[in-house]
Amino acid sequence: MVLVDFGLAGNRLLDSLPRQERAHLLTGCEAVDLVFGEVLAEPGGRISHVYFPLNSFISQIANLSDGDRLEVAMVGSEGMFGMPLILGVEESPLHALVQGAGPALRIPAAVFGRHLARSPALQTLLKRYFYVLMHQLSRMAVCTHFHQVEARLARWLLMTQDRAHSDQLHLTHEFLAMMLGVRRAGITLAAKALQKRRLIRYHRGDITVLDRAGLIEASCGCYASDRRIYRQVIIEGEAP
Amino acid sequence: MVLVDFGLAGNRLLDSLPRQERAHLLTGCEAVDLVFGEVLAEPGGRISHVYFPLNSFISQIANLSDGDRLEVAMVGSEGMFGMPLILGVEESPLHALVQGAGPALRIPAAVFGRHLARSPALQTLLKRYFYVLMHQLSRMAVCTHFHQVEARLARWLLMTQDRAHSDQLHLTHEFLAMMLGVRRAGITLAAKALQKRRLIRYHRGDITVLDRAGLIEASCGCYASDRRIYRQVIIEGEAP
DNA sequence: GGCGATATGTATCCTACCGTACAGACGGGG
DNA sequence: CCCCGTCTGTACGGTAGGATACATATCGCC
Repeated sequence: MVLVDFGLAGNRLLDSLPRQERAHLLTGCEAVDLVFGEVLAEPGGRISHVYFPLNSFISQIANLSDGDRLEVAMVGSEGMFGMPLILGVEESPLHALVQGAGPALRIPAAVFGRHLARSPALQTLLKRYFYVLMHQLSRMAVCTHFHQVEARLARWLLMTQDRAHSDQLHLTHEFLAMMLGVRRAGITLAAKALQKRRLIRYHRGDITVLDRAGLIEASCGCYASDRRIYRQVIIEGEAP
Repeated sequence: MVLVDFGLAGNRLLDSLPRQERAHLLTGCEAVDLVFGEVLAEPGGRISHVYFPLNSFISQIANLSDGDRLEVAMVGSEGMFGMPLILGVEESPLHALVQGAGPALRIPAAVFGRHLARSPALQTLLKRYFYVLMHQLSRMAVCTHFHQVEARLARWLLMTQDRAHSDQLHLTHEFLAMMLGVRRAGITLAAKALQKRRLIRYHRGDITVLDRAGLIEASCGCYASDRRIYRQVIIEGEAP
């Protein structure tokens, strides 16, 4: 991948920065390819780099000591991994797993810290993004509790599709079950239902989104809600 | 209530500040009595004041448009209400409801902003507290999904007891049902079970915690986990 | 001391999902 | 082309909790 020092970077946050600030931050960045299954942080572990995914994406998973786990946040080209650094904490509270392989930009934590300290625009932007994350986290708590597997699966597929920038996803039922905190068999049922409604098609780990609008219809309102908040705070909030 | 400009304020965050900084911040504060049921913020509404509860406490509730709601965070004398201001956002993502009446200190959002800008110690402390909140929010998502009503109720009572600084709580089953996102009858069953185990006693809205250790035993690990994180980050992290 | 409001106990049927188990289907490597 | 690992379909009993309904208990008030 070639790094272009002017123009857009392909990450929504970076691209929201004033051109000069973006260019400056990019000088500290390194292009990497994230590979599926790579662990970027363990809960309680140190955050060594900040990542700005381009076509890749990262799942953030909360692990309970008894083995219960649940994906609570997803980071793609709309976001950034390493938010605790904004708070002056170098530790990740969550498990961070590369879930969609692809390119990303990364920058060492210390370098990032220096950029952050000197760029009010970056501070403002990332604080806004933090607000969005808070919003999404609390919504996730409610959604996971009240909504049914089929709707949650639909939501999850939409979120993933957005971040993968592709209609083709590579995910087994087993994996989806882990993300949503349900049985594998539960995913099979829900996925079959979505397939029967011709919203998706899948075959041994390859899922194709056929009808995006229909999938939104089948999902709980949480998908639309998350997007609305992001839009309001990050995009429309750019120049308030 | 008399405001003492030196010595401890009775709020864990304020009391973690260097003496001078605390005294300075307190000059902008006003002592108020929060009354049960008072709404300090609506989702999407403006945050007019920052609150530091003393013996009072505040529930933060996520509301979905379809009526589903769930308490996702609780603020007592260990915390502060108005965190989005740290992020430069003057809007509350959650419904904030006074759930335990009692004294609190409050400070207008604008005044708070000025103090914050001038006090690195305050910034550091509140950013750490933010980290704790993030941690607790993600834990809440997992807990709510996986753990049973009885354990969640036990956890909730413990959290409330800590913040009320009292063994006597005033809560109806109806109210608890709303907080935990379950039916009122579900709370009746769980509460009866806890009472039969002699961990609590209750009577028409008055709940007494009889056996704190037993209640911890009956709760899911999430109670202990939340406290551990708070201790690590806020208390031990004071002078890292 | 009776009345109405509020709080709690209990019952019934219902649904979504769990735990487990196993069988079939597919695909890649030998 | 066959075998084995992986992925998916399906089944079965079990359970937590939902929706609804109604009965009972207790308090404060008149």
